[in-house]
Amino acid sequence: MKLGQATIKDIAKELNVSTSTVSRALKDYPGISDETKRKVKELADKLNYRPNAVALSLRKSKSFTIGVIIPEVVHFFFSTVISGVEEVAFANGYNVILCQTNEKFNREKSSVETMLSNQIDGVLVSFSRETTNFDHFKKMIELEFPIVFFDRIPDLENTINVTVNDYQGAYKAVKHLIDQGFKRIVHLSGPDNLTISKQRKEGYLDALKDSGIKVKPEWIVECPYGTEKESILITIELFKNKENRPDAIFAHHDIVAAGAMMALKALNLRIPEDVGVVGFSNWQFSSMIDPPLSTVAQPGFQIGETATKILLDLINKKTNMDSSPLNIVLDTELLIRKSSVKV
Amino acid sequence: MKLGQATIKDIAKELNVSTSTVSRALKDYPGISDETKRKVKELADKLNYRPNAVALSLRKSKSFTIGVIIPEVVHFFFSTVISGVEEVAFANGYNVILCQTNEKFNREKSSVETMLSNQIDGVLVSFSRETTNFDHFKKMIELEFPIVFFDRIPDLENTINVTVNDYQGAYKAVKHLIDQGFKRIVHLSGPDNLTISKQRKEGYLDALKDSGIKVKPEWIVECPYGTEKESILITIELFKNKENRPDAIFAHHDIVAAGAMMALKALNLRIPEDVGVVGFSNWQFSSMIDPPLSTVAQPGFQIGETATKILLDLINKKTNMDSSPLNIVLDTELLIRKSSVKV
DNA sequence: TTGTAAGCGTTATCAG
DNA sequence: CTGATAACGCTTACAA
Repeated sequence: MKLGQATIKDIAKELNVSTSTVSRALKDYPGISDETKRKVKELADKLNYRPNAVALSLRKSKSFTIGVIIPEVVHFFFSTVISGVEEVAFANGYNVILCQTNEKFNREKSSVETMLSNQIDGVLVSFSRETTNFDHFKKMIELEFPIVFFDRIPDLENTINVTVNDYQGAYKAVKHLIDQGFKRIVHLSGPDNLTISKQRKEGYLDALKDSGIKVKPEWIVECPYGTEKESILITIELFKNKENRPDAIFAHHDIVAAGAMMALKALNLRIPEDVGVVGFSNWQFSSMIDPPLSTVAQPGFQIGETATKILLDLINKKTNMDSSPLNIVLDTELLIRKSSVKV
Repeated sequence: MKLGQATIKDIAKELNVSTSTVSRALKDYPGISDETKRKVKELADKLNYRPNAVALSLRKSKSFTIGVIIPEVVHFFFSTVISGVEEVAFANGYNVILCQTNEKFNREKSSVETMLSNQIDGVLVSFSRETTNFDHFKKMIELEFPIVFFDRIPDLENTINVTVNDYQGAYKAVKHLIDQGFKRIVHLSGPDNLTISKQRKEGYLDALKDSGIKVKPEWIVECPYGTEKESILITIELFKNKENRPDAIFAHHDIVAAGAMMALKALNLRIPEDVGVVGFSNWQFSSMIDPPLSTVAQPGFQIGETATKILLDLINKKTNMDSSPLNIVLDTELLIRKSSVKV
């Protein structure tokens, strides 16, 4: 209206036919004379007719829109995921509506409400760091609302999850450090309530155990915020004592690793000669820092693609939610760069 | 329905009142008995009633949704902008629908169509690298559809734009290099059809001119793709000849700068002793590389915020499109780090 | 204080 | 081959 947007009614009036005829003509329904079809389509073209998606949604109880709830867009990993989501959604004629929670529980809850209100067809979720109560998601699941979790997955029954093999990634990373001759490997870990953090820690622990290395409790330090600054402070603290210093760091993601590297440089420790470093996630910058950072690459784009494909299948009933509590686990890849290779 | 979602009708039937009464009760309209209000609200609560946003959109011809069209989510700058957009939109009860064009013109055109079909209330656009024809946007503007361009702005009449002062940023950066004693400053420039690229180039040229430095044509090299690899190759080529080598690089963004730094290191040139480097955009990694990269910071988040505020004003008729062809230009900030400071 | 009915744009159903 | 009508969920004159 505001747009002078032509509707099916306008076309009908102009051509002296009924709206149903127009509707059918536009969709090439059988049983409409070619003549009428032609006229309708011509006029539609001329008037720049565009079907009103909102009316369609209402009519069909289907919006061709999926929602994505993530902690933060600016995290490289998440933006990669979104990119994958967008691709698949777009290819299938779906729109993507975005809500970032900024790692806030309340924001997450209200995002869920918004999404439901907006009649979206399904939702992809990676929940916030603060989230320990999953009732808002449970409600959706009970309503059989299509939902797929990725990366950060909840401790709930009957969910469909797409993750990477964090355990395996961490294991490979630490094993690699051990193979390089590092022995006192510390772990800068993530927030404890996230499965991914736990998995990475497990991988770290098992790799050490399998190599007969006994872990000291002080080797595991949580970096809940995952910022560069936090990591610098923690690293400096870790290396304060000159005796029995750690000789390698496995960080739960690259920003933390980069922070650690900055701290090490400030302490005049050489990487990797004195201290080896491996990160997680293969952030954009990781190959560009000095020395280039070894890291565990997560296929973010692929996570987005996969999760979206599954969600669309769910929406279109090709998959059934309860019939198949699904757990897709994608492989990680250890990218060995200079920061962890003894010469 | 599928969700067992309760509607106003359900409530009405259950309480033996009309739907209008329910509607009014829920919105605290005057002239509804407290008793009824209470009952309605109670039941609504119990049934987990949630207004159907789609029906509302249809009724009011307003969707409380804005669209964002950008080249790529994974670019740090754009994800920062989105973050700002999301904040303001969320705070005002608006949803954000996202389309990335992947720098493809066709994709951009179809995104515009989708958005219009979906009755979004307004749109924020940063167009693709490929876009030289602006008819699809022109159409929107002629229809008085609320649209705000940011960062990459078109050559059209009567548009509202939010940009950063690219010219000024570039000028400051190059002036700084000159002040540090660099004299043969090359510019790795962006794609020529983008205003931002032109502006940055102008800033570069003027800074040199104002300092009485004559620019050699071979000092300006276009890096249209802006990838690290492209930049490495170009830099190596630029420094091939040992005589009269450049002594500083001003790159049109940080990835390009980082690529150049990698090339310089490979050539055993020291940064900043032999070659000074300044980038653009202040990517996340820029402070973490070695040496930390001087760069021109663009307030991405603020761009997103500002553009969205203006868009919402437009939508709500607080601002008028043609009455005020607006050009908001935000300031950049030169962040001086080690890569450009002679000791 | 409450109800009736029309309408937002579209399509499915039934009837001609 | 085409038309009338109802319905999706909600709001809002207008009536009562």
